[in-house]
Amino acid sequence: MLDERTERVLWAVIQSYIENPDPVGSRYVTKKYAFSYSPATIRNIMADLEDMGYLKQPHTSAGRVPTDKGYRYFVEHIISRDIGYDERLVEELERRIKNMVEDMDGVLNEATKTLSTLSHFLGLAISPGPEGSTLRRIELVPYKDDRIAVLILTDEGVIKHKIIKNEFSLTANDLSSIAKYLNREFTGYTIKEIRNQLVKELAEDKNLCDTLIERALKLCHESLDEYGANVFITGLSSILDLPDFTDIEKIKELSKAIEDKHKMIKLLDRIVQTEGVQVVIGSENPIKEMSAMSIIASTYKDKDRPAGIVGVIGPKRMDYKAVITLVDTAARYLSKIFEEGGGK
Amino acid sequence: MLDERTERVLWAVIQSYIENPDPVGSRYVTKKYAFSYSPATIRNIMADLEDMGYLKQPHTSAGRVPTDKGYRYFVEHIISRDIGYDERLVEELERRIKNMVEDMDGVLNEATKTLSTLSHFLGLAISPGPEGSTLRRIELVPYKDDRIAVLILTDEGVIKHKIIKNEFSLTANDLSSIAKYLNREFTGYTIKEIRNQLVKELAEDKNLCDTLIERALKLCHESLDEYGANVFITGLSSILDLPDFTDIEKIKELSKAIEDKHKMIKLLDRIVQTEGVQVVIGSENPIKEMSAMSIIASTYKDKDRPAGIVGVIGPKRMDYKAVITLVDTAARYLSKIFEEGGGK
DNA sequence: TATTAGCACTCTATGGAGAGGAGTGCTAAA
DNA sequence: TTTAGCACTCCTCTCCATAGAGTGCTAATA
Repeated sequence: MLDERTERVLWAVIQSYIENPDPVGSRYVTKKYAFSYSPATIRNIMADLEDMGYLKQPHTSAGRVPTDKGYRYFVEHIISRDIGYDERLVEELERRIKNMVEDMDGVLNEATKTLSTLSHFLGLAISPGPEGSTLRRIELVPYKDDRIAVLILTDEGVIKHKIIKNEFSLTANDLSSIAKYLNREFTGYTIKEIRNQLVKELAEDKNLCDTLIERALKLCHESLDEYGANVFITGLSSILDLPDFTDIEKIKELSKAIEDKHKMIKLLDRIVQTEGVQVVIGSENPIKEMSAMSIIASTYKDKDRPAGIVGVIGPKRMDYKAVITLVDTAARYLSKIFEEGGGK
Repeated sequence: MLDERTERVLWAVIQSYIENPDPVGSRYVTKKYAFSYSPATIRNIMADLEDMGYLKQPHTSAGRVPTDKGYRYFVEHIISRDIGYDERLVEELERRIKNMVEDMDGVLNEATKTLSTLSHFLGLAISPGPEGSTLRRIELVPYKDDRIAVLILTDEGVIKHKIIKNEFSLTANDLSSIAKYLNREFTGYTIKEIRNQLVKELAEDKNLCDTLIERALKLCHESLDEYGANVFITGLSSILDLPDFTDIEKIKELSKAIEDKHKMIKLLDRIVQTEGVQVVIGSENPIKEMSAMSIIASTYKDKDRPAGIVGVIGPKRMDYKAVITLVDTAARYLSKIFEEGGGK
């Protein structure tokens, strides 16, 4: 643990570096943060901090810059003490989503935009995977020719529609019976359970003739196929205005990383394993292309079940306290919204 | 009009510049393109081309670079002669969308990805506005509490679902009657017609008591609300690899432009007024932030009606022939696909 | 013992000078 | 009409010197 004075110096360096991405010198620290010690003393302390790995010098005669470990120390303190509540975020969100009813994707999209606007970084949200949602109702509607429109409604407001081929030439009546059967059989189960069940039953019945039930199961199986989570990332242009992104290579890496949505989901699932705001600083990130960035993310709940993820991606040099507060507020707000049942 | 020799020189300069973004000198042109004239002669011709505004010099002692007018001259010749057919595009698209059924947005998304991959620029697609689609069927399904799930199916495969509040506490029976009424009344009309009709009827009936019909109309009106076109833009990271984007400011401008989807729709609607591939070169673009870019776009049809737009955005310095061919092929292919009725 | 003043040292950033080079325009000859 | 020759322009790169910021160390101080 650091003694209080050392900690204050670390804090001052980080604070200053966040405001302005120039290496911080000892003289500057004493003046700006009104230390009652001379620059020489501060220099000694900063040398200590460098030995311990909290700061480093870009080159011999430059000031100091925080390391990932330095940020980490700083962030631990914030998380254990200072998470507040961001009024503006809630107001802005209220305003934006007031006309949305049960449109979770729409709400999440607005949430990323708001997070991006308020943080000036990338706003990020992942919709709940369907696995945990509970089926409420499934509708089969004849479309045209040999097509069927399937509408899937879940308790959590996750909805999906899909058009599939009607390979068995089912009539409207057949469809209605099948829908009744499926609703009776599967309502109240989670998508995951249903999918498992389907695989099992289809395997067992493999050798039976084409009963209506088998067709129903196949239809259902096809409908639940490719029923994946959505990723929303907003704000690339605002992040480019930061002085941190003068290097084209960094921009390329970042834009590649966020274009690969699949990778993004995997990354965030890995990060957000436990409850509460999670902070990943620079090289703590398993994706090495993002080692210049930090991720602040949290899960939001949907009917008391951890559902999707919401967060902010920005440069390591960020106002962690503000962003953590922002993300925490967003996660809580979304949880509240979805608990009440959709938009408003 | 330019005489043949002059035209060949213009062609050579553009060709060379497209391969490599360095100003093109007279000596280089004679050697690389095996002209039977000396550099001095070529110099004279290039000076003429500069006087006419087809070429310009970045500075006195540099080679020449094509102007927008130069590209334009070049492009007119391509469009009137050389639009081919891009085999790879079609193969790639076939492969990607073979499992998509009636999912127009999915198809368009894959189309932009493919265009981006093959052109190395930004792939772009806009889904049809709903205005022209013909309603095929509308379904009302009770969801939970006071919510109703609405499923709208159109002839063109544009589908939408929405959850709306049930402000009138309608029962499942009411809903079924309402759906029947709406289907009887509106099937076969375009969304635009229906919307107009609704506005009219609702205005007329304003003073009547809440009949079921009025409720139906209101419900319908609410469902058609906010039923807009989607914009798909893919490939920012691949375009950043080009030597044209060493300037951060350009990247910022571009990323801002493509984030503003609303503006993008307006822009493209304006560009693509007539049939066939349209080419907008640099400053011909009304959005001045995009004056370093060219846009190649075309409409695709959906059941013989011009529907949405598909295209490529890249630097002015692009292989117009290849990209025009690519976009034209994509537009034709999409038209074919949608005519047949969805994915495959 | 902890702090501080002083100072030599290191490294970067900046800007100017000069060389090198690419390409032009012009002139005069073929 | 074409071309060779040449002077000229302007960019780019490198080198170098200088200024400035900030450090680490040493010795003095409270």
